Amino acid sequence: MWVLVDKCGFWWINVIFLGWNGGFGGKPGYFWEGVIHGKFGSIQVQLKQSTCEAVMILRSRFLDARRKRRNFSKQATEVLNEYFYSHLSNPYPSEEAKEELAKKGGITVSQVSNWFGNKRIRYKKNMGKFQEEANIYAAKSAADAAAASSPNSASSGSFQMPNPGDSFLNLQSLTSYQSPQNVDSLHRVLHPTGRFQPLFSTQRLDANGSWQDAATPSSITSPTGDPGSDASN
DNA sequence: TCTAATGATTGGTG
DNA sequence: CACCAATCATTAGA
Repeated sequence: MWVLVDKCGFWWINVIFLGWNGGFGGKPGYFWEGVIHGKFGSIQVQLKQSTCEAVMILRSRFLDARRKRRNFSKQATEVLNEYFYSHLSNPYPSEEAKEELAKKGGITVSQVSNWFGNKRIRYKKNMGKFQEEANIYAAKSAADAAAASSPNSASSGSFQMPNPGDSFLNLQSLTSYQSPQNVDSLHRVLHPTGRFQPLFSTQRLDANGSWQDAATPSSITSPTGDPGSDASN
């Protein structure tokens, strides 16, 4: 008798054909062993292989989480977006920040990482599409900050780019720029790190290269235009 | 039912 | 190992 464990985790136990002495007149079973082995050996192997294959397929199917994707809760996306847009110049949450976000949103840390990975890519790829969202969350966090500190500081109400020379393209696609409150959001474009985050132009963070634009200026000149055409699917 | 949005996975890079 | 880019598979909205 032998036992082996294959890659499916199955225990293939073979006790059937070995050392069977009973039955036919008390003769040793060697003869029948040979016959049966010869007849069914290959079938046995085939069966085993196909079964194993099926198991592997099923396993991969059920273990593939993409097949049971759930959208995050409102709360989760809210929290994540808030962080993302209030750290637009450097949207790379630390491990602790990730844990914090995960806790607040009721998701796992790796889900937070996934989300930020996706968000960075997709934001960079098509900033125009996210302007409205950006304004909303930037305004929100700006309002929060204002409420937290001094209510009547800042917020002149005038629309001015922090560094006009730097922003070589600022959106004719102002479609989403509707309300005065949103002006507050513009105050956030100057990040404490001193790195310029043009809310309405392409990324120009050169310095250390990780969060800089991929989109060429021409690609976002048209409000509805979708240069890359998303290309997925 | 088609399509856009979106969370997760994969493969490649440094 | 974290990140990016592409892609997959599902969900939600038209």
